Amino acid sequence: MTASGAEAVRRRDAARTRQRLLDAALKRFAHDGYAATTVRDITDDVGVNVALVNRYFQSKEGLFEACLAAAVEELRRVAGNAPLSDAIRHIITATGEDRITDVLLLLLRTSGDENAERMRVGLLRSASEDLASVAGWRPEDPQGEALMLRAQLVLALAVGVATLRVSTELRPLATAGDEELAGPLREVVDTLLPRS
Amino acid sequence: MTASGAEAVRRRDAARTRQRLLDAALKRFAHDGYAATTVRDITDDVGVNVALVNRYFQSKEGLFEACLAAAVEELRRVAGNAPLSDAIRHIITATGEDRITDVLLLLLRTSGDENAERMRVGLLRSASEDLASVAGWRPEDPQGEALMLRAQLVLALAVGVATLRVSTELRPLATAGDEELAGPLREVVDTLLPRS
DNA sequence: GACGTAAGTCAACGGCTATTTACATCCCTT
DNA sequence: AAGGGATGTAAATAGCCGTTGACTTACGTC
Repeated sequence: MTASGAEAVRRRDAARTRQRLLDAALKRFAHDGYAATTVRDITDDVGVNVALVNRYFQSKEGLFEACLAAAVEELRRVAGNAPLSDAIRHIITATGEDRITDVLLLLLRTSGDENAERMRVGLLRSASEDLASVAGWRPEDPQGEALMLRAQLVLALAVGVATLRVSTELRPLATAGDEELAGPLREVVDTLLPRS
Repeated sequence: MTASGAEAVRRRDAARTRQRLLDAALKRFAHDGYAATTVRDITDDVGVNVALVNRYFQSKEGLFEACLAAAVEELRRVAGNAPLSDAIRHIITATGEDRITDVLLLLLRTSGDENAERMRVGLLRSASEDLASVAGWRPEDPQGEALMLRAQLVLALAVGVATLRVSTELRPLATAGDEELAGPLREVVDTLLPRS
């Protein structure tokens, strides 16, 4: 019992290393894509042996799916707690270092696996429905399709901004701070989803 | 001299097969990314032997760079001939089948090679400058940075739309026609770049 | 404090990849 | 029409990838 302060840092903690693998994988997959990421990249980031990926996640594919599942949870948590109009701005103006950016980028990465693909598109759909509901969209509305299209354009903008900020050094976009981005982005969001 | 109509179709034509490799590679790289694309995928698409990639382009990296060079030329040609305000709409509302979409997606794909990376960012910069100049941007304008940021947001939207349309089946965005997209997109472009 | 199990490592494997080398075939020139 | 360079093929190689099974080591339990 080495408990001094809060949590004793065990040198062997399955749940903790599993989580660290998940975090490292999410970042790698989001930044570099599935195929370009090797399991050794991920385990080297964490500092553990390669075999642990297969122990905890069965396969590289399984690890990818686990990342998507974590992304679902995280995005739902962010969109649920904050006022939605704030959530939009938060999602859109997140800096390149932000976790939300990684989650967004993960939505664009494909592994070829069917199951993962279904999760991925489901997550995108859920995100765009959350956005559309800000502007008054309701599932049964027969005229809701145009509104949904506009919500998905907002999502497309967020996705595009995240992509360009992370995968290029295109200035001023890549280095702009929230205060510079917020103005134009709000104009666009207001244009597409008026009553947010 | 088998010249009957236009061009005699020789069974061995280096320039032609080189071009076919380039076309197939551009599509593959744009859709699947660099790492996920194997040179065998590309040569199988064309129906030739794998070794030809190395013969005509030295390496897989060389082929990727050649694709970027082709994209530079093509984007410049499109942006140059048409009125620029039309070019914007054309770029943005291009369907998933369109070549411009592939070119746009290629701008987001990285191979890890430094040289290719420089070409890629240069192409993005050039594209955003073309867009910004529509709204009156001039290279020396000290206040031009805000305008450039807005132009790059338009580019980000185009990039996001292209990505979502190609790599997901998110409806209605993925299946929307030009006539449905044109309206909202024009609103956004007018908001970001007023005088186009 | 020994013991058993959980946690992590090590080393090896089969398969796939890009690349190269040597060889076959076509097509133009003279 | 015959040679020769250009065009394409076939096969082999070296390296990296994901995955696996046998092992070592730490840790909670009796």
